[in-house]
Amino acid sequence: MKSEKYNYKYPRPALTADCIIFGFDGLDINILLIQRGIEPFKGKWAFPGGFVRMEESTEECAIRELHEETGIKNVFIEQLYTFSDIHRDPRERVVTVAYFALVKTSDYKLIAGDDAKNVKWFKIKDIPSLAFDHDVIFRIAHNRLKGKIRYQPIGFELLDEKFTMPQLQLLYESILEIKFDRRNFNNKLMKTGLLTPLNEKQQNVRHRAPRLLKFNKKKYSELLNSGFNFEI
Amino acid sequence: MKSEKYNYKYPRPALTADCIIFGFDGLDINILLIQRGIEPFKGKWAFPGGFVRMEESTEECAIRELHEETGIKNVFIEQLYTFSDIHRDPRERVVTVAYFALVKTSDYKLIAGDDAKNVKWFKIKDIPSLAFDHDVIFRIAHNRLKGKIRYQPIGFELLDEKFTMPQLQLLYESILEIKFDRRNFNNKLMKTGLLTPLNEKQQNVRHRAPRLLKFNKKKYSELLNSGFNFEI
DNA sequence: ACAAAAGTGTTTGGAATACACCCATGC
DNA sequence: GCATGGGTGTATTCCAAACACTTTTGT
Repeated sequence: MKSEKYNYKYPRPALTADCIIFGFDGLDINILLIQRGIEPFKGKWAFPGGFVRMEESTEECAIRELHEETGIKNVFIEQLYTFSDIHRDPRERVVTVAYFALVKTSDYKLIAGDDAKNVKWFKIKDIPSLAFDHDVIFRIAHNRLKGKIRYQPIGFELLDEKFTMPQLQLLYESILEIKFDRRNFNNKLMKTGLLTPLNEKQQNVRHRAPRLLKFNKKKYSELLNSGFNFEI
Repeated sequence: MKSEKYNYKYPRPALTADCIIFGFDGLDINILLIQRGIEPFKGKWAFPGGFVRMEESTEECAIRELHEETGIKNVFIEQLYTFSDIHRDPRERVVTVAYFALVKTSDYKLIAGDDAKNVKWFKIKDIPSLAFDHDVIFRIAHNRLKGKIRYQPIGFELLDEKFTMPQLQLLYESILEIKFDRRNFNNKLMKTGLLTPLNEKQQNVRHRAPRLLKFNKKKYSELLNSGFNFEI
């Protein structure tokens, strides 16, 4: 019996899903890469991803492959773009649907899966040249992230439940690659009403301890309902 | 010899591309639909689209199918979203990459292709229930269009080379489904510098004739280069 | 005491909004 | 002359940006 047992009247491209996972470590934005253990591009770094099965959507595939290849689970991913250049995979015609997410690195322990020699967070400045067309995919994902964070308060999910204003500012500066005026940043964020100041201060800091804040989820859902206008 | 001559080790979803074409007719925004001539959903209205070939990208496929099924060519399309729900096509597993574009209806003559009984522009208010998951796709496309038009001066391409301020306002109001103050709309648009007033007036109007304008492409490319901030 | 980082408020300029009267044209 | 819709400017409000001094804490 032949091993190619799935037969179609017309040829079909293979379909994959890839995950571009941005991770904030409290200081920098990182990107999650796996080192390929098999050809093509064996030894090169790439985004986790793999072939879509018949019983799963591309989104489910992305989540499954992410888990299999890196150990990460429970991530909310969002569709980024579909890449379908004819020659993007040297083996054969492969179309990939790319997803992205933003997480905090400390929430996950990385475990390399079967097809991957290695899994690692890379600082954005230190990203090596990637397999396939993943350099292109990365640029597009990074731009999307920059756009998204200005209009949606996703930033808060990257910090601990209690966090400080300087931490939040660092996060935004790290993603957007710009600097904010500390006073204006504070004014604007406090004016949203989404941050509740606590009567606690950060511990174990070398100098004056900043106040802790928490994200006000109740206020956020109110804002969402009443036609929402968050913007940094 | 068997007709299913393309054999793969693992099963593959079929891959299609669909086109959501918005058309402005000077008064309303319309959407281009074809009436299906074959099962499934024979007789129902749907977006033009079809199966991706091995020698074309999904974008090229969308453009080709659009031409084959409606006669329309030379359209700049933009990727919208990829739909991969397992049951979105009753025949078998089909993943579709949706593209959208905004054109003026008067630029094109519609010609129904082989698989389509009929091609027609529908006013947004008059859209019938659609085949497959195309209702969902339409909602997503419409929201994307609303978002896009506020940040990119795509509106000008929908009018004649010479147009009037009231026409432009009508266009924006029609897409965004809101009303603008006539004076403020005028002030804001003129302040962009993208509109050059001509020494001509609209002809054959029942009342006071508005002045004609044209879009200043040179100014627009300057703006694009110098980090661009168009917003309505 | 000093070094490091946090906390805070005011002023200014520009953009968005609200708003009303006069003008041209066809009938 | 009247009905329809076009053309235009100003006052106000709000938001964004620029900007500096004082306070806390560890060493």
